[in-house]
Amino acid sequence: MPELPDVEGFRRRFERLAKGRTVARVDVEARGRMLLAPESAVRSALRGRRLGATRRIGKWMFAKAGGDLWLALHFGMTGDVEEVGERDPPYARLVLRFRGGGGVAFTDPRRFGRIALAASPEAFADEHGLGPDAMELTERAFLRRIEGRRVGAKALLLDQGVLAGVGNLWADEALWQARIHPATRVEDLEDEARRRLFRAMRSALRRALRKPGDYEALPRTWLLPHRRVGGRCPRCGERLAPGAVAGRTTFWCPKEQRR
DNA sequence: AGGTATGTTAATTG
DNA sequence: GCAATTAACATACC
Repeated sequence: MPELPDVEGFRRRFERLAKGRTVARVDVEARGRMLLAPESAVRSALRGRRLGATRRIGKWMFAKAGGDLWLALHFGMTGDVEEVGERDPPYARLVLRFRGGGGVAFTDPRRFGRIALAASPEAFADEHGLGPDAMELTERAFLRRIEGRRVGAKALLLDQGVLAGVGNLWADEALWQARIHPATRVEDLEDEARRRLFRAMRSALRRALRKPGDYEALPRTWLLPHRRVGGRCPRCGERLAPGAVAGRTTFWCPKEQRR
């Protein structure tokens, strides 16, 4: 489930469990693609360090590990942050145990997640071509960044280099709230529609951040609670159209979101 | 058993 | 160079 609000929830949990704690033991249960830094580097960046501030840019979470190094985590499709008790949680890929007891784990059954090290969150975002976080970006900056693009509106929202944090579900929600067909090309959107899209995205994410990751808590008047085959548009009752846009499963209201 | 999945990236094609 | 599409990654779940 990890999109911006979910990752923000992971960050808060990580911070609650780990901030101010000193790492006594590091277990790395990840190899290959999951590790963007050598295992030995991850180990030495964390072992013996007191964990500090946490940050989030888009779908990446960062935790300062002292020694001017930050741990960076991406949660792929199935990543999570879990508290560690006696034994490692299932699918643990990185386990940190603290001096004095307790610990925190990065779990990820499907192994699409990533474990990395960074000099700073900003430097990491630069190196990896991450655009500004969707909750930090201003409307003006959004308009400037999408100017001249010809991609479809959904592909635009999913492009982490344009803005970081929006994934498949929240892209659908934002487009539905803004009444924009997901395949509409940006160049065909009036300035007013572009602003509408930005505001819909921002307000939807802001509301989601009240209870990160809790999709049950979303208003029933929104798209996401109805986003399934056979679901109906909560505004007009029309059956939602399922399809593939930008290579991803997409739902929209065929009556209200026209090209 | 087969289809699907909230993410990213490389390869391919237009 | 840009944009769209598809496959691949690795695994769980229905």
